[in-house]
Amino acid sequence: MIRVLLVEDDMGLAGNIIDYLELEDMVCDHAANGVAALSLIQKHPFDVVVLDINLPRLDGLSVCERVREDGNDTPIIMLTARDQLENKLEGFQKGADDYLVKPFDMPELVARVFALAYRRSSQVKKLRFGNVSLAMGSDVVSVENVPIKLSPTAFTLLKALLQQQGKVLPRERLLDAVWGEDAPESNALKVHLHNLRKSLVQANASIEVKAVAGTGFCVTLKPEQSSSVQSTSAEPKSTNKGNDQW
Amino acid sequence: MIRVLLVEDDMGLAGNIIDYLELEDMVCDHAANGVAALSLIQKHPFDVVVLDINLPRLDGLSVCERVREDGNDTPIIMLTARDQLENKLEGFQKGADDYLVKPFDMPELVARVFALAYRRSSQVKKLRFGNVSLAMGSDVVSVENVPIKLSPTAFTLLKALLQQQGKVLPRERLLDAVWGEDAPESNALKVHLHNLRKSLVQANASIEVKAVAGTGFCVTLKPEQSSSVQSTSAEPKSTNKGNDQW
DNA sequence: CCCTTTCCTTAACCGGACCTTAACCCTGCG
DNA sequence: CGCAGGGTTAAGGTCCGGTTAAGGAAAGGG
Repeated sequence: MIRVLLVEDDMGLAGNIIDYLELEDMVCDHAANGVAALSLIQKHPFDVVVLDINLPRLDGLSVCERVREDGNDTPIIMLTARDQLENKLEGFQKGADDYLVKPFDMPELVARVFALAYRRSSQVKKLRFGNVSLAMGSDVVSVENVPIKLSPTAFTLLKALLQQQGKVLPRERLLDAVWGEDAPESNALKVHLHNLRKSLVQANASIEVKAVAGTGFCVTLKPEQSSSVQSTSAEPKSTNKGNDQW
Repeated sequence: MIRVLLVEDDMGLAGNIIDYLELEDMVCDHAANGVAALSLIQKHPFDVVVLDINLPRLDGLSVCERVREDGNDTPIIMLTARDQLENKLEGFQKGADDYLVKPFDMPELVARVFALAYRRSSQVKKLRFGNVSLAMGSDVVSVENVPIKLSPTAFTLLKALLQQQGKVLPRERLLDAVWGEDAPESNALKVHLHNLRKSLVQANASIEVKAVAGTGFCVTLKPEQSSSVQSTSAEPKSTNKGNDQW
């Protein structure tokens, strides 16, 4: 599911665009001025921002600039009636990812939103990271080209993580990827992550799933691969905590 | 440095584009047909591929499709004379990231290539001071390009200080940066600053955090770096105060 | 139709990272 | 000397992620 923020003060056009995007199963938020937009972008993670340039209170270019200064690299599509070259260049220079001139065809906007949101994940048929590869069509995960078995949930998690290409995926988005709107209230996510990790270790994958402070998770290459054979349970590591047994 | 592959069979236009891109310090490779392009893309990592659709031997759409099937997510800009909507949509559907209609302005092509290449390399904004750099997007602090670990609060402090570029940051603003409206009433700030300093020293950073009279704090370059090895606690400095032990 | 397997959920627990707090130390200054 | 501002240290507590095991639902095979 793609989350879009539309920033457009022409309410009629805005409604139009939103209707159209929601037909494509995108979730749309809307801001009618630059200040509101900035605050929304800073607070919530969007997949794409569709940003008009002519805005009350703070123009689109400035919004874009400020967002980039914050180190936020959310994809931004500029939307404007000006099609002069220098306008476009200015837009790109402020950190825009795309620039669409009004009037435009709705399907083109949709296509460009998709391209930015899913860039390199929607069309890509295979995800790779380290010695792990995930075939999108067949839902098969392989390590060194040897297929391994994952539970459906573990697979979904891995897919979502791999699509981020090593970037951090907020916890909330992970929940969303697996359960959609209504996530279980328990620590199910932790358990599934644990299972996924266990599977990856057993398969000798060269990647691991790392937790990032209070934000989310990401996949990384394992720092070291001591080439010793790991017989999966041979070492008396202190994995066991506080249990007297064992 | 950005590496671009240009796939274009019109040699005149190709030369033109290459000249233009190289003016921008990009390194250009060139292929004149689809098969050659595919093989190059599979062999070398490019930052961006500029791909004409009308090509001998294998058309651009097919090239794009095959690239994506391989799990290769190199950004691709489609280049074509057809500006019909359905052509564009087809391009995006095959996995293109952008679509530019001929004739186009060279600066716009350059801008779009930059946009795609930068996003890819996550070349987001960075703060630097001495040998310390702070990547705004990923919240990673590095010393000599080696990432170091900071607690969230220490990170926030460092970020706020670095944003001042060596100028003094009033104590009150620092409090605000970390806790917002309601700061703790204790000396928490002092403790966090202390931890930050400790981390910086351990990481061999060339900067330090200085206190300024009754006003605030700032970062400065360390005056001297006696190149002796610091084993973190080797020198019998009078760090210890008034304690009988030791 | 029942049994087995697989998988998901839930809860309890551990441990570490982190934040807060408070006490103490130093130096400089009136 | 006392006070103020900054620096240092250690203790306590909370929060969060990781681990484990048990119970139940769904799927599949006999």
